[in-house]
Amino acid sequence: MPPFPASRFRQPLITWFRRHGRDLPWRRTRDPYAILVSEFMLQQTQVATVVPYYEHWLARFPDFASLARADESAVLHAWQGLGYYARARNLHAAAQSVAKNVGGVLPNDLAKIAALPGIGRYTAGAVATFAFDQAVPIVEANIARVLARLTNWEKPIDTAAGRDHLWSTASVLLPKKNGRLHNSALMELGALICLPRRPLCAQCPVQKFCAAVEPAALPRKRAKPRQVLLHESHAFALRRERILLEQSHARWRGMWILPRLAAVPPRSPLLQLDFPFTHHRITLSVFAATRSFLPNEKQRWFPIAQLAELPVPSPHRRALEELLPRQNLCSTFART
DNA sequence: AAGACGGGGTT
DNA sequence: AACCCAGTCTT
Repeated sequence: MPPFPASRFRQPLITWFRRHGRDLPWRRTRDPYAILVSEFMLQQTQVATVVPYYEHWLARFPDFASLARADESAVLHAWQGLGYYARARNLHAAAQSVAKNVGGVLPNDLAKIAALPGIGRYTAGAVATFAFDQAVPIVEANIARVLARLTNWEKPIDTAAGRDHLWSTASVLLPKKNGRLHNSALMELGALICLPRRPLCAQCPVQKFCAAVEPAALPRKRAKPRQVLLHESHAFALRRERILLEQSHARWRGMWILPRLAAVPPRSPLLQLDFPFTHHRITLSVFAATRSFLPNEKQRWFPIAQLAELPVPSPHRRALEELLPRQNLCSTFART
């Protein structure tokens, strides 16, 4: 096989990107902190979901120092609703690590960036390329799709062999300069043209380089585990305009949820709601607390008015929004 | 290598 | 209802 004509591939890609690339907030800055925030938020989360969180976050925590000195509760609150809350804890810890550095600046060295908590191969490369314009490869969902099709890779991409193939392909395509422009363009091609279900091949600037036989069938992934059904019971305890919540030490570590019940009470729930969770489907039942309910050390009574300031995961927030208005209170509880 | 980890949007 | 998403970390 002849070597792939990387430079002839890149030229029309770049031209296309200059004309059609989106004006995204994190493309208007080269501030390493802002880029890092955007990359944490964009892990497994779509652009449209991230934009308002990103804007609010930068207003609330404008730099590494302000984030480093914030309380974890404030950090989780600003992340509330985005999911994968370990990202928020890791970003917080990364900011505290950076703030200890001389000058409080992010290192521009790939290995040092990758050593920060919550930063893997992709995010380290993304920060290096988008903040510092380094020519390093990056592979995320968009680029993975583009490269699997470009090379007609018909084996699963979410295996060691698949990942090796994608990262080495990304390296082959990489120019020696202008890493940011190249990587942005490749990613944008996946986001706007090389779509998951119905790729717009007729509009693709690099179609003549593409080896895909049936692009819509790529990339392939390993089979997912079947969905598991779970039931969880929680208490709704309201006393004198205060509600009993407990701080999670498990799934939503650090966030406040309705108190967990060890057993299902022998009465009908006030509310049931279903929410998907990874490959689980969880039915959350909320029961009125009986008079014998005794708070433990993880639990606290909160004034209803204070709820809006607490980090509460979405399923529990939905339960509260449903139950509190039923109590004939002037609830000031609202998503902020 | 496999599983855990959210939430919302799209098909 | 299944699939998708600017992935990372722990077993």
